[in-house]
Amino acid sequence: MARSAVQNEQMRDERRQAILSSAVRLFATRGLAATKVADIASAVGMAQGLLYHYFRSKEEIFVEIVRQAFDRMNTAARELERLPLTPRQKIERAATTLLRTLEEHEDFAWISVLISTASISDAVPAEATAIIRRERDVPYRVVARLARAGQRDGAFEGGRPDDLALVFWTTVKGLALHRLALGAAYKSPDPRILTRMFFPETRA
Amino acid sequence: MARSAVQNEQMRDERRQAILSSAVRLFATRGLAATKVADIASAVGMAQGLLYHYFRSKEEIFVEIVRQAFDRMNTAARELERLPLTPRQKIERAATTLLRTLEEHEDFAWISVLISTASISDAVPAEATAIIRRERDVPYRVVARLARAGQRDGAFEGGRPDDLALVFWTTVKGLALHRLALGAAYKSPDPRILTRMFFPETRA
DNA sequence: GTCTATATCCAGATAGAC
DNA sequence: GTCTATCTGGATATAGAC
Repeated sequence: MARSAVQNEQMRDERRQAILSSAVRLFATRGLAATKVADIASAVGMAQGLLYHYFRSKEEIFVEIVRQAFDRMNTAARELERLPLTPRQKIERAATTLLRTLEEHEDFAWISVLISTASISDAVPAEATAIIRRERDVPYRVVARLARAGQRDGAFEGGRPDDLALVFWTTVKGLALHRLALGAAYKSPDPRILTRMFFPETRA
Repeated sequence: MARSAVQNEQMRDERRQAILSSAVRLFATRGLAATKVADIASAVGMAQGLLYHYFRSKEEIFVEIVRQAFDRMNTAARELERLPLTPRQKIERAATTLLRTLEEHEDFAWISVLISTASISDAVPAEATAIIRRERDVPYRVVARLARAGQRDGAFEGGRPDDLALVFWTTVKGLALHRLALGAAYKSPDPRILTRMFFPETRA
């Protein structure tokens, strides 16, 4: 029956997402190699062997996490760019949203750290490395374009747009690391500390 | 003979340092679990079994790296604090030195990333975790004290000293990640982008 | 779909010759 | 001190019953 086939497909997808969601925090806190398939299975509440009905291997899970993370991040970055706001407003919104998300959703920090470490690891599936190389520049370029546009408008201070984008994103990544080190005790700093890089006249 | 005993001790130390030095970059790029003892041994040019004459286990190597890293970093931070400079000069020197070291010495980035990831990992030797918990706040507190002193002098802008210290160090950590992702192509941004968080009037 | 049991492989650590 | 050979444990992935 077509009906139950569709339902089955949906249930399968949900189960796969549950596995991915459990795997993210394990991969982020232990790394790919130190995370046992048995750990993931037990975190999601299934037998170790069953996991192989949903994914072909531990590495496939890892690749799928990386793929989805870039899908979401880069979509969000492109949508921000298209909003009817001034460059300055877009930068401020990005900083505010990112720091709030970081504080409220630990998942965001896990994924950020997972990608950060995967970016420099050579013990990661080749397909993950390929996705990272292909996608990682998108958010940097968006912020750099905003910085350039803001400087043309005279709204921003100097500094090379690429430098500003670099420091902007590396600070976010660094805060994600810190957020995981501190756990629930973490509080994001005032976003103006970040935007002040772009607008030195900003008062705190 | 006492003479050759001393020499032997020294040679042993040098050999141990060579092992640590090779292990750092492997641990940083692959993580503890994915780094094989055979990899370390071959990087330093010795047989796998011989490595156990210098260290009792792979984990002991890891702990020793963490211990030495904090020794150096925290010593440097405390020495900076004691220099006969104004708070502002100390912040500027720290930013300049860190960004230059990051660019010139890849080792510094390796160690930074190793510590960052170890800080949030629960797949790391308990002794390493203990050292990290005990030592990690030192550099943050030094910068926070400098920020507080600068604000008293009226040299710095507002912002909570703890926030400033947090963003300062997380940016450095974030840049270390970036430096490894980019390899030799990496160029540190202008240090004024960093110090501008403390002194908003700084022009680029 | 789900489980238990197991084949297979691989890496850490040790033993023992030189 | 240095090597080669090996023991041993543990983790991935598969097989096969339910």
